[in-house]
Amino acid sequence: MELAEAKQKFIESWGKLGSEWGINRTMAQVHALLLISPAPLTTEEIMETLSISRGNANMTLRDLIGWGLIEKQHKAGERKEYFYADKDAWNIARQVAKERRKRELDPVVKILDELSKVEGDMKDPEFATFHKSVTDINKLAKNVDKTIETMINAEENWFWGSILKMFK
Amino acid sequence: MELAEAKQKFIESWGKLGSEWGINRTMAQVHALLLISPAPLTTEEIMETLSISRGNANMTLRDLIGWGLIEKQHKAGERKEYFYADKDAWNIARQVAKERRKRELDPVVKILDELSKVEGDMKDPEFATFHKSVTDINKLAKNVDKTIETMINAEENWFWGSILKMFK
DNA sequence: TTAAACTTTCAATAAGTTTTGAAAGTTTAA
DNA sequence: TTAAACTTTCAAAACTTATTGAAAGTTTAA
Repeated sequence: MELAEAKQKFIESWGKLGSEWGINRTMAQVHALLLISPAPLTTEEIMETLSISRGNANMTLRDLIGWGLIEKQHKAGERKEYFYADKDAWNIARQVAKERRKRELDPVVKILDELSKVEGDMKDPEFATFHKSVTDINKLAKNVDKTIETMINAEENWFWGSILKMFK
Repeated sequence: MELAEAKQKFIESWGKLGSEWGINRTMAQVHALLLISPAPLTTEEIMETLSISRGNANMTLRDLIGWGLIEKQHKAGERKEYFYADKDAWNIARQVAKERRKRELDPVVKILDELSKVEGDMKDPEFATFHKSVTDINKLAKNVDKTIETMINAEENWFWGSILKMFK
């Protein structure tokens, strides 16, 4: 396979994976493009390469900055802004885990905590089933939360080393 | 909070979380409803409770069966089909992990394997950066894959016990 | 058989999400 | 200042995905 074709395929696949996991396709594609670019790119270059509009490029780049996945860079003597992505896969994974926890997991845990406190008669099957499911899922969510916490603070080798040891 | 209100809130939150993670809202809501129902429900009851159409209910229930999250049940002497959800949070998590791995992670790993094989000149920064990102992400994806494998075959207490030990 | 009870399908439509592009805003250099 | 270079905004349009509901299909009991 040619490098050019391979790049194309990488961008496409990353976009598809993103959209299956609730991340907008264009955002994942822009991220993919920056991941495989040795040098920072301008808005113009990104628009061109991915055939997207200026508005879309601008919004997407802002979102990616909000997710902590890319950064603006300044080149001395130039007016244009350049964008650059951290290439370290572990950092990327941590960053995504961190943001999704904050944005999505934490709010749900908050609600599950509330719902766990709802009182009722354990002899009523309606209540008993509700209570079991809610508290059970709540425990699971808290374990996930702790695992993400560990991951965020961990070195890649140590983290996977510890987890993969479980195989033996 | 009233039980009725709490149920409502649980269904809503589950639907919202689902949609943020690429699972259609209605599907997550139907699943939530069945999770807190002590007895199996009919299509009719589900349509009624969630105010959705017959067609939608039917499709969603089939999908949930495809995900291995609910089952049809037969009641002796009745024509209607009843639907029942496994209430064990660990089973649910395993099942979802298993399906998403099969549907989404595996295809991406396959492409990453291919892309890792693309050859080029390491002195060309274009190639070097592409190659680093792809192989790096590929390794990460494989670790995730192995972790899911472990999870699928594991008992809940053993799995979390092993992971949470990492904290100490 | 028949017909009632129930399930499935799918084209049309609605709802939701993303994208565009032109206009407004901002910054910089002269 | 001014105007060119560049960035941001946002209403409208395009696109994608989910939902409806009526018709077709299937199963069962008599």
